[in-house]
Amino acid sequence: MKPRCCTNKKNSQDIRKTAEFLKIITEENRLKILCILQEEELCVLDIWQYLTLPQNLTSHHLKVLKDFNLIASRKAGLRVFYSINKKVLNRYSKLLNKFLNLCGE
Amino acid sequence: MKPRCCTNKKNSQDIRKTAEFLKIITEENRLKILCILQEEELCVLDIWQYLTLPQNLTSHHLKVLKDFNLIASRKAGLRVFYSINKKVLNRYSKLLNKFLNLCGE
DNA sequence: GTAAAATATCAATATATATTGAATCAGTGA
DNA sequence: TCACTGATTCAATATATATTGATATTTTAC
Repeated sequence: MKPRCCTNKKNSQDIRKTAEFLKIITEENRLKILCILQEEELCVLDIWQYLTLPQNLTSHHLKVLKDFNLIASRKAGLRVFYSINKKVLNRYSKLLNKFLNLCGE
Repeated sequence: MKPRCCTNKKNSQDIRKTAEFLKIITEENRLKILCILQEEELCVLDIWQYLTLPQNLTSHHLKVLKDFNLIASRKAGLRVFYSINKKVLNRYSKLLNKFLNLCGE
């Protein structure tokens, strides 16, 4: 009587996906980026200045987030504005809660 | 007009805590462990067999989870039984949702 | 007391990931 | 065209983390 998450194929796929998602948001700076983007759309310049991170490092973290589809970008002249991809974020967020909140209260 | 999570001290402490929590549960095997422990209390033997992990690696992951207080252990003869620490898990889970679910919808 | 079973620990290694610095690219305005 | 600004890319390095193998610890049964 192996537990469901070890036997059920869909369940273990979901766990893998969730773990991938977690890997993306675990990094503190990326978590912060998600957090400040929830208030408003921002360009890279704003972001690295708010977080006091090097500009290229910020760009790198943004790329990681974008590759995972958690944020979207829009070019406006010299600037690139980033915004949260709410649908995707919520989807993963729900998936995660499925595993964490099983424990009822 | 820096965003709140960059200026508000409590907020940025919470982000740090959340990131630490995420580091613990990001690892796929640990996430699985949390998952199977939600169904029932289990001993190390069960766990490593279910997950087909080496025994010592399982022990190590359990220690990481326990050091973070996400699980508790109870000795019974040769065996050590592990169980979820629901209160702590829920606390962090809520903290995380505070950052992920800000995005309404 | 000795052997076996379940678990934990430790040092060594492998692997992944973040960070840095330099170089590059793409728009903008003189 | 040229210089400037904002952003990205790339290679090199640093750092953290998972994994492995060997060893130790604890409890039980003989």
